Amino acid sequence: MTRRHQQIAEVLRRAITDGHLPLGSALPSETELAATHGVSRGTVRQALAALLAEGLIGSRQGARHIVLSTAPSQSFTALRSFAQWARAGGHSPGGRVLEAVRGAADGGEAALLQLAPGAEVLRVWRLRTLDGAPVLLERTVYAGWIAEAVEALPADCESVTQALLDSHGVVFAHGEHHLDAVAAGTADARELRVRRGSPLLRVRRTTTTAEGRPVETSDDRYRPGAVVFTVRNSTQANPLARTPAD
Amino acid sequence: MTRRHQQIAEVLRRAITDGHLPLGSALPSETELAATHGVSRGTVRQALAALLAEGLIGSRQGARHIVLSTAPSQSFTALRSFAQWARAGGHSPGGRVLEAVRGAADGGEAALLQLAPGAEVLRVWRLRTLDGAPVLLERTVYAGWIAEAVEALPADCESVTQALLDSHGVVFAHGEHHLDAVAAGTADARELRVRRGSPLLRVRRTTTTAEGRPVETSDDRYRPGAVVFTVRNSTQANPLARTPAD
DNA sequence: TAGTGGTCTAGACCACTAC
DNA sequence: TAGTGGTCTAGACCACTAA
Repeated sequence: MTRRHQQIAEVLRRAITDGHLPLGSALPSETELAATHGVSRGTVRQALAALLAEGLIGSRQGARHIVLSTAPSQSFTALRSFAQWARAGGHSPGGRVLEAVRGAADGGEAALLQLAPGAEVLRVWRLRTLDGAPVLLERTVYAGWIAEAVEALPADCESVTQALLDSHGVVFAHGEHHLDAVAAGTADARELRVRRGSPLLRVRRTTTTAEGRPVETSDDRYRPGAVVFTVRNSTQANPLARTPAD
Repeated sequence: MTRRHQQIAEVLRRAITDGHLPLGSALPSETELAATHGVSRGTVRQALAALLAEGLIGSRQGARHIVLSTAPSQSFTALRSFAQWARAGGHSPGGRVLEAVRGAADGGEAALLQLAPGAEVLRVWRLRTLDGAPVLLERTVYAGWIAEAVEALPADCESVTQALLDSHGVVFAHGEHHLDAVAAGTADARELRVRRGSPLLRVRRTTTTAEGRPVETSDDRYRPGAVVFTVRNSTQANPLARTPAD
């Protein structure tokens, strides 16, 4: 069952991406939208808040909402899951496990996964391909409580996210991502088919369930020119932060 | 004048960063918060929505809000302005203009700045330093209507953002950022004091006013190890997107 | 000055969680 | 089953924009 505010948001989203509401144009007033959709103004504002957070529209007190961007934004699922993201874009995802070993969490890993130092973890290296070409090398550390479920997956499992949801009901709900650039090491170069020292986009991330329980932390390295990360931000919604490196 | 919902959000934010509400703990119920602050539940929900968007807390229907992260997030101003970001972190920002020339917008620039192809633009190269060390090379293209104001700034102007606000009332309200990694070119290497071919974090961004009018577009390259970008996202708020490169 | 978005209230009902 | 968050309503007043 979809909620009224989600329906209204979807109608407006479609009007923007379809070009009925071109870049820079003004939306109908909140009162008008409430009348045409037969809801109260509060519900309309809930729908507009979603588009505001996506960076599609901007607002100023006293003036109507305006269209800031016409590019659709992606769902969290598409972002979190390489396979689902690839398929959503019409590409063919692939991948295989290079290595999977159990070990003891070091200090940093334990802190990120909220475990005791030395607790058992599962380390997995995965190579991801897009339309057959290697684009991403993942070095993932899973918390011990999920290790068995991960080990049970086939080596060429396309979507780990989807598999863990289906088999164990584990939902990836929140993520924190740190982006910077590094030079390709020996293993990076071999697997991604680039020269040693080539620039790679590194994304270090930690994912937790809806309850806030950390599931995995990962060091992902993208081949240059393969993938671009996009963030929209504003005075009204500010997801992106910049921090000095250690 | 600060709003009631902003005050409540600030109280909760402080309780989280101070450790009174530790990682994983539950917040008071919305009804309790409404009673203790003497406001309606709607106002409390407005405050919680802000923390939700910042990734500090998570929520599930039927369960209380929980603390997901204790790291403070930054304001848009700190993100947008290199100087203000540096000072907020206790660092000393610096910088100088390497070059500033007027020219005609090429096709890509015109599209990003919503100008007619061939319209006049101002191109500025700026080197930014943090505590004396070069960390960032900016190649910025300003729309013609703001060019004169930018040219009037001193070459060692610390905060262009602040200067344009003070002198012309131009507010940088929205931004779109694309992040990837590139190899340092000859000019990059010379100014940032790295070897040619070294990995650099590249951020291509376009900034607009609150009215949605593009002000500038820029290609920023960060020295490796100097700065890290952080994004928090979730099923409830998803600012980050990943797109295949062209 | 008329219209618009921002804020806030005081209710109501439902879906879901935790016990 | 009691409590909680998610949704929605129908008002009200204020700050701001645009003509």
